[in-house]
Amino acid sequence: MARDALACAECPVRDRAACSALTGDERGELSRLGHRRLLKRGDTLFRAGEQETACATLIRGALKISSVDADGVERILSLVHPAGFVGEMFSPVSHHEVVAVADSEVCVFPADRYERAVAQFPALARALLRRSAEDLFASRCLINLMGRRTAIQRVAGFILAMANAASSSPCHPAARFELPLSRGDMAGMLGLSIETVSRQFGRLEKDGAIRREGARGIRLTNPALLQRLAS
Amino acid sequence: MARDALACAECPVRDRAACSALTGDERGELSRLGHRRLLKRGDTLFRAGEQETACATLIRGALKISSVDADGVERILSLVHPAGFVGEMFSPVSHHEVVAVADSEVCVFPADRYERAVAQFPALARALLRRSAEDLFASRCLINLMGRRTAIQRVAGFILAMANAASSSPCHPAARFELPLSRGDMAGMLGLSIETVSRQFGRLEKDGAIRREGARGIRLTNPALLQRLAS
DNA sequence: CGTTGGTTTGATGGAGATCAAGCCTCGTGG
DNA sequence: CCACGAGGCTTGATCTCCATCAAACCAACG
Repeated sequence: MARDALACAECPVRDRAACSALTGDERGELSRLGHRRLLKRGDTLFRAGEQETACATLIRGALKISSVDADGVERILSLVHPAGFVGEMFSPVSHHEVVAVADSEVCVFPADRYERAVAQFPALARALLRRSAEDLFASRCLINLMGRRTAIQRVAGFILAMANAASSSPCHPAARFELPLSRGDMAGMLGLSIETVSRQFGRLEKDGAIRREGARGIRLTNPALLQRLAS
Repeated sequence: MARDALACAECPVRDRAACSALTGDERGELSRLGHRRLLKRGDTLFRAGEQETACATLIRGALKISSVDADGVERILSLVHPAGFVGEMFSPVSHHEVVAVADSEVCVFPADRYERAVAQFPALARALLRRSAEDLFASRCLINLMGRRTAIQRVAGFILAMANAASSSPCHPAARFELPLSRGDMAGMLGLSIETVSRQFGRLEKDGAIRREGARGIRLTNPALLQRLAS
């Protein structure tokens, strides 16, 4: 666990994260409340049930937000991409696990202090509101993806979503990218079994929609077909 | 469609909705930007794809937020209870349908004007942020409810959630309440077929967990069992 | 009345979970 | 350097749960 003073100057998300809404001075003030932390793939940032809550902005890498039910099955509730914000500011205890799915770097703040900053800087509140609306939208897309759809639709839809997330231009998907998630994670996210996810990848490859390149690499050989299969 | 000037004075959610964070004067100013509207069960408040977006606070009744996919199947993404807020302020077009599932009353604002109000009144931004966090949490609970669970778990979990929502005390469920949704709506929400939902209700009644009283009424005869079945 | 929309119940088939092996791909240590 | 495991991934066989089709039922309402 590496900790550092914040160095906003060369932060890769300095003009996309919530804090980008602040002036230089305000940002400096905010930066003194938190610290940076490096996470290796698999490291836990927040644990469900923790008393002292915190929140964080993701600088690089990727996080998953998940809950584990009684019988130990993990359900992924959300993926967080760089510039994303995690943490439950208004809740005394945290409800979900937040774990790095890739080597990552985050900017961590104690919840109470961040809350005070939100009260102090209206622009920060508005930026978070906007981000929160996006999260809510993403969350609803996931609900859409999971409910009453066949396995092939879910997997195809998921691959498209990841391709869009991987691409720089928001609208057109990347032709070639690395999946941040393991098969098990994808299964947990889509509400399928690992085997079914694997079989759908096989089928998509056989149908010529994608090509698997290594364990994690995906090439979209026929995005239109993929789109159609996601229906 | 009935329209009225806003009358905050005797509004039933005047101290729970987002606008409750405002002072009397501020609230008066905000109220001049919007108007009230009555909705009958089944009336549409916002339609997906509408150009001029608006947002609204629910005063009484219940709304559903849903999307309809290509083949006409409706997926319910969220239920909105009184004091809840709906609308996509930051998006040029609305993505989802918002429909009343019970006779309702709302306070409607044009999105651009409301956005200006948010910028003008920092307290409003913070209140919305809090509400948005709650929505996000509810949305994630729904994801949890839908993913990789059996039909009986989903229905039992849903009934418990509705019982909690119907109860005044947030923690303990109401023993007797009316479901706001039809079987079809529940099916759309849980990702099941109408028939399966009906069968699960039948099974829960046979097992002694609930009793159906009329088409919509539910009595929890054995909440512990229900809890266990929801696992 | 008949009609209409929601609900229940039954019978059947199929999609996907589960169980069970094999199979790559690393990383570790002999 | 190769052997050896340990995870993660793939593939196959079987079985279960739920969607689908179909029909009866019920209440509200014109």
